[in-house]
Amino acid sequence: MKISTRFSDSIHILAFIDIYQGIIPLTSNNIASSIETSPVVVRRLMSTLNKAGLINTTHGTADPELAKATKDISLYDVFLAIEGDAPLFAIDERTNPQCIVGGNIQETLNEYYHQAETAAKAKLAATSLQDIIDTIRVKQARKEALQRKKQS
Amino acid sequence: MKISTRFSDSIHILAFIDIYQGIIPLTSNNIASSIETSPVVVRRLMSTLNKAGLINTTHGTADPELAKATKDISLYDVFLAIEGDAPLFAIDERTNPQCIVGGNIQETLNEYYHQAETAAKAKLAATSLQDIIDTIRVKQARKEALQRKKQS
DNA sequence: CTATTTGTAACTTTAACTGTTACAATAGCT
DNA sequence: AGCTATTGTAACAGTTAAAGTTACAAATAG
Repeated sequence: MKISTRFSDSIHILAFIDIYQGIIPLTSNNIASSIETSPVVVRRLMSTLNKAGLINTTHGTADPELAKATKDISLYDVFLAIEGDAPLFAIDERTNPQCIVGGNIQETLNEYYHQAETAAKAKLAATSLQDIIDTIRVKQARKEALQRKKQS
Repeated sequence: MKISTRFSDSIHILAFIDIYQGIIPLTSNNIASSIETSPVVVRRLMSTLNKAGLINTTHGTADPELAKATKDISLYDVFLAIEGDAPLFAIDERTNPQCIVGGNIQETLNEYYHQAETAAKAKLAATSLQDIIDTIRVKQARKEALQRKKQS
């Protein structure tokens, strides 16, 4: 059950690259301090995103770039890159094949779980990195407006 | 971390109760041998299902009963009983609030993840224990038919 | 050619789930 | 009443996957 924070952290990295490119150097160190994790963890994830064709990195130099436009990268693309075909619901692979239930429940649950997973993945596929960035910017603008109010 | 099969095992228990009631004694031991786990694990799950009002158990005696008709128990009812509001996608709770991305990504992902989770949960809600049992029985009948063929 | 950075391997730590042991509490039977 | 089987739970041990750490080779840029 439960998808690891790698998925969330990967979206974080992609949004960070888009928002901070040209503003600060996009080193694994700088990205790591935004996620509050270690640079190695960031490099691991970026390496995976690179191999999946979502970003372009260069060995030895900072400043990775998004390989596609933000509107053309969906959350499902990121999910696939990081988690592959990992299921959202875990099937117990060790049930008694002699039993009517134990012998058929795995295949059965697999069918229904697959339907639920597909529904969730469709939503992820319908959400782009641009949507995420837009939402982040709206929330940030709201925060800043509120803070200006307090100060006056 | 380690993925949980409690949800699947709980559906297994419910299906087992319905299919084997009156045929074999529904002890935690018998159920455990179908799931290939220990009786204590089964009792733990059954205790939770009991408290959630999905089954009725009696301390000291075997043969728990489903508290509702199989068509009136949905997979989402079971999920809620076992997992509560546990999210399917983990948000990294520790990101840098000073950063535009780190300070807004949690809320942002929460919104989009919630959409995906709701879509998945809707599918679970649309699937009843009766659907699961029907599918198990069809698969079992198919297996038995195939075996008869081999023998002749 | 030096400083910086990525990429990766190997290892440790941490968190959560699964399994085990133990035992009190309850029910049903004789 | 006493015996047996069973549930319900607590406490603990074992297992597994993720996250973090250390170390270092390989690549780039000045």
